[in-house]
Amino acid sequence: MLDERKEQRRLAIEAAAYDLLAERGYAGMSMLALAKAAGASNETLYNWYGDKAGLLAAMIARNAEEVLAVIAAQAQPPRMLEAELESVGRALLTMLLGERSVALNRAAASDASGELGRALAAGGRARGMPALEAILARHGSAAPWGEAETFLALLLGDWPQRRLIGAMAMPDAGAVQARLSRAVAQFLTLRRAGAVNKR
Amino acid sequence: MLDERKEQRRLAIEAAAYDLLAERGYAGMSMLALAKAAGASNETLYNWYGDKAGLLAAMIARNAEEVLAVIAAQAQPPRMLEAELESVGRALLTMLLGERSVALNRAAASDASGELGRALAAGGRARGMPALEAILARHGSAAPWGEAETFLALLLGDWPQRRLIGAMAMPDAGAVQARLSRAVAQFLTLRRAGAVNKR
DNA sequence: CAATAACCGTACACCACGTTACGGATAATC
DNA sequence: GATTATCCGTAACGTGGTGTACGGTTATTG
Repeated sequence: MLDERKEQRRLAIEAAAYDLLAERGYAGMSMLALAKAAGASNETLYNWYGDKAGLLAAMIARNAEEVLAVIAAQAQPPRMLEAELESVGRALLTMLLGERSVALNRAAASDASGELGRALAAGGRARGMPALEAILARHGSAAPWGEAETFLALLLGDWPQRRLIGAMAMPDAGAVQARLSRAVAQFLTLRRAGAVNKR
Repeated sequence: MLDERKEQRRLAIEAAAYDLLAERGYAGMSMLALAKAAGASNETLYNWYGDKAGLLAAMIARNAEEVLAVIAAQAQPPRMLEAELESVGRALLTMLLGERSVALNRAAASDASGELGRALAAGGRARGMPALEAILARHGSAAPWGEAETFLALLLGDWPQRRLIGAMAMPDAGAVQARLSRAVAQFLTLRRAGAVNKR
């Protein structure tokens, strides 16, 4: 199969996998059911991805790339820090709380081996934090790591965890905007007070 | 079986369940394996708990009671808000990030039906927030809900989520202390600046 | 002490999944 | 066009889980 057509097939397979994860959870998403839903075969899935965890790991890697690309697209100097944080913050809220990220995180929580959790950490936080730190450093931060930590805490709060355990639906645009505005305002207040340089 | 001895048996069963959850995950914790580990029988487990999800729901309810009891024990007026937040914050960090809470949250994330997630939300946030709001109201807060939200966000950050996906071990006492001190200091800074009354 | 209730250890019926294998069909390469 | 590689749909295998049932044992109650 030509590379481009194979890539399209992969995207279709992974899209079907997200649907099944959302509907049945990690344990309930069988490779046979996925093959049927994607119009592929067992042999192809195992040939391309190795095993079930390998499929999820591939999805996690692709999702991490997409999240980083969206963050990078929103980090557009020169702009006021407030405007930049609003853009980046909205993108983070939308993607980290979205159905795909939640499905992947739930799969990681279901995986007793820890393999998926490590993959998520490697692709997510380990690469997202430096991107956010770079923005803050560009705006004069002497302790970008601490500032990034604080901003993310104020921005996300317990929403990711509540999404993960299925106790909360994706917040609507109004709730997102309210959360974003408050987080940015609170962060800037702490920053002006010199309260986020601690490590 | 006498009520007291039965209660001891339940505690032993649930302790064994926590061990198996930590080792094998929700899907891998079979009722048969649990019966063996606890020295009980399948029939007894199904008789007392109804089904597998019923067992977890019972564990979630008990854990929520224990968390609330610990929080209540730390809320001791009259004291300075800072000292009270330090006590309550340390208790929250210790219990919400502990092995048992994490095991229950992972089980909820693995449960496609959403039943366990709802149970966690009902016992955790739905009762823990009012307790924290009461403390803040007692210290003169005009918007205790917003203050409680902000304090929890600063206190916990993304630690619960990272614990949930298995990407992080339980933080040691030093890390907990550092996080706690920073969160209380930042929260009081925001409070003085009037930056946490927004809703 | 006898009768009753509850628990235990095991078996059972049913169901499902992860992964491999196979014959036939299709696509790609030479 | 022939050859080779890959994919598909299905079958098969090994393993294991959920929840119920049963005979024997133990605990509780009258």
